[in-house]
Amino acid sequence: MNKKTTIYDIAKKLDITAATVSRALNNNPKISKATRELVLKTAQKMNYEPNKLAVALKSGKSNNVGVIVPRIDRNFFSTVIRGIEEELHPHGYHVIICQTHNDQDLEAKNLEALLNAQVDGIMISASNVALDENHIIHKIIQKNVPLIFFDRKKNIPGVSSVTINDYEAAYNATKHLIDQGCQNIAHIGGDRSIEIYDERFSGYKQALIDNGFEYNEDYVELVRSKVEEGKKAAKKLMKLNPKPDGIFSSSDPVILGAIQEMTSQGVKIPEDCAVVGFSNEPFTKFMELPITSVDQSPLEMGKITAQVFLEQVNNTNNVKVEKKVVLSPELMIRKSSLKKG
Amino acid sequence: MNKKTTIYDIAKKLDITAATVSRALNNNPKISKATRELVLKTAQKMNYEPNKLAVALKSGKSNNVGVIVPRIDRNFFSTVIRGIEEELHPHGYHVIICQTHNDQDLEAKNLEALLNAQVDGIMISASNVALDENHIIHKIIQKNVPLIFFDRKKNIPGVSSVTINDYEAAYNATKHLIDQGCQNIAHIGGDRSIEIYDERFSGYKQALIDNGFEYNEDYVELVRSKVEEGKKAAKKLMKLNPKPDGIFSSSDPVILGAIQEMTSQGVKIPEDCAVVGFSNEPFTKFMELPITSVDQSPLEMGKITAQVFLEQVNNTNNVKVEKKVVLSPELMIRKSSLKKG
DNA sequence: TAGGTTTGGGTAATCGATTGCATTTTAGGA
DNA sequence: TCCTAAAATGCAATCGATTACCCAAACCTA
Repeated sequence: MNKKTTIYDIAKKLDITAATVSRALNNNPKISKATRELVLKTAQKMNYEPNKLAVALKSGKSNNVGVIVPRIDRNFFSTVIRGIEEELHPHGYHVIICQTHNDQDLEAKNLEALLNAQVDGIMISASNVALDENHIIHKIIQKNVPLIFFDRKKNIPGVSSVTINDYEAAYNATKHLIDQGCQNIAHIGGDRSIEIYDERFSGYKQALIDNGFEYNEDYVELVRSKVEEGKKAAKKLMKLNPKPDGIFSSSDPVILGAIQEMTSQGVKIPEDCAVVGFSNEPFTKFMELPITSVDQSPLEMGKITAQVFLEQVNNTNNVKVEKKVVLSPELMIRKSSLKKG
Repeated sequence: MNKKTTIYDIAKKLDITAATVSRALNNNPKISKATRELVLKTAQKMNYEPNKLAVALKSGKSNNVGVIVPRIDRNFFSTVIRGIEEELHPHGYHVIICQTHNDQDLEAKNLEALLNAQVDGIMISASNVALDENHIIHKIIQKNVPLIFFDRKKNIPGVSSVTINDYEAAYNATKHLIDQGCQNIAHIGGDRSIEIYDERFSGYKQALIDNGFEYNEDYVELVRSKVEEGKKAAKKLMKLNPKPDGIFSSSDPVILGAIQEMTSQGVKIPEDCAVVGFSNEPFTKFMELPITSVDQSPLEMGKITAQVFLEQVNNTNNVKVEKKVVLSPELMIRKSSLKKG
């Protein structure tokens, strides 16, 4: 009873064919000005709106893109998505979101589903899974659906990615602690089989070496990104002799836990131990003792990811361009790491 | 060159018609077991996946729903979306997200766009705009597209909503401050033309009255939900005589700003002034002085919103059911409001 | 074995818009 | 006034899947 009006309705009303209506609506030059204007007016009057599904089916373009993230309710990811959305919306694209919860099966299913939904492209922060040749990702590449990695990438020839320089971020963060006069800098990192955590570890290590310090693996703890894990790690580190007087963590929640543990032990931050986190989560600057942290510029990451997608879509010549964008992270220096002034 | 296989491809290969293939794939009983199995096997071999656009066009169901929020990178909204997504995903729906930035034009455009994209339903945290009869929202209702409000609703007959009881939340929060022995409780709220803020104000006021306190409008500041605004409001309130010894705020960022301001003035929290915020933003519990705040259970809100949508979709009889779900908020009591033990 | 019922599957229309090709109309020139 | 090229529009196929309707073969039953 509440049917949408179609081009056929307009055609019938004006006693012309749907083809003419379609052409008029699309500003096809073969249509006379008079007819065009008549059609346009009538369409407006009849409240016509094109059925995107029909257009999509005919053209093979759905004007939807898929974005896959571990979970959406993390500030980093929701901000990246915001960036993507804001960049793509003006171009008429809609963003379909999917969560993987770091589950590779779910990730594969999401990819399948997006493919079936005929999305025009997929942007993904990938889980850390080995890819066999049968993996759905290879299907996507074969089908020539634009695919872009962000944050966590996989090294696949011909596939673009937008990431930050985790090595540099870690290096700079560690250097900052050295500059503050720290002599025994510990690192609380993440599973090194994940590229980003490995890079952060390497940056930390190299900064030590480059500045005449010895790398000592006793001062490194690898844990999952949770407050509780940070507490545990700090408890261990505080038993060392000498105690660390600086900690670089690959995660904000973890450094938060570490701070809580140290404070309860009477360790003064930053006087006794300067600390730096990673991700620049909102809470780091709201705390009574604001925490120094590495900003990953998620909004920019999202926007650039979207731009890379647009470039690929508009890339008419069939040359595959692989674009690896690496953003420079910014160290947001706050009280938690300032021993001097 | 990388065409997807269609039912026609399968039909040609098996020398049958596409209709048979379609029926076999859909378990139509008119197809013999032998044929069905043959088709299924062949489909698998040929890597067949149905084209959802074609299905959508034919059936009029896109299996997409739209979710409209002011912005996605707020914990509250991203968590609601997460709830919706997790509830709807098993049912084969995809979530398309849109942001309004609290701009009513953008909101209308988003609604239009979602409608054109033939979404099967729309869930929206509405902006605070008066609706004239021509508003797009009425189009949606006319077209019988399931529409559900969450968080911020509009009172439209026949339209369901999922909200929390803001009045009760405010009442309880204020009562809690009274129970802590506060004698002069101030309120920092939001624009009262927005229903949720008006309700919170009313709950605050009534709690005072019910407990034998006088309502004094000097102790009420209405500001936007920003840290800076909280500072300003606190500055004003601290000039009052007597100074407030308790503050109920309708916003977490605002109470954060207030805390910062008061602390810088030497006011001790909670001893000199107990404070309660609203939304239970993650940072409230991470702070060195954890902040008491009202939890709006966003995950549940999202899930219930999705459930209401599913009910409406599956509601075959044409009776319109209006469902107004009101969740009970929970006061998360933390140090910032505990004067006693 | 004629007539009736199942069973299994084909034909073609349909969803709404687009587009190559054919056809009609119009304008312009001689 | 007649002819032709250009301009404007119609026809019909197409995108991929679904489905009402029709038909043929096979199976029964008396």
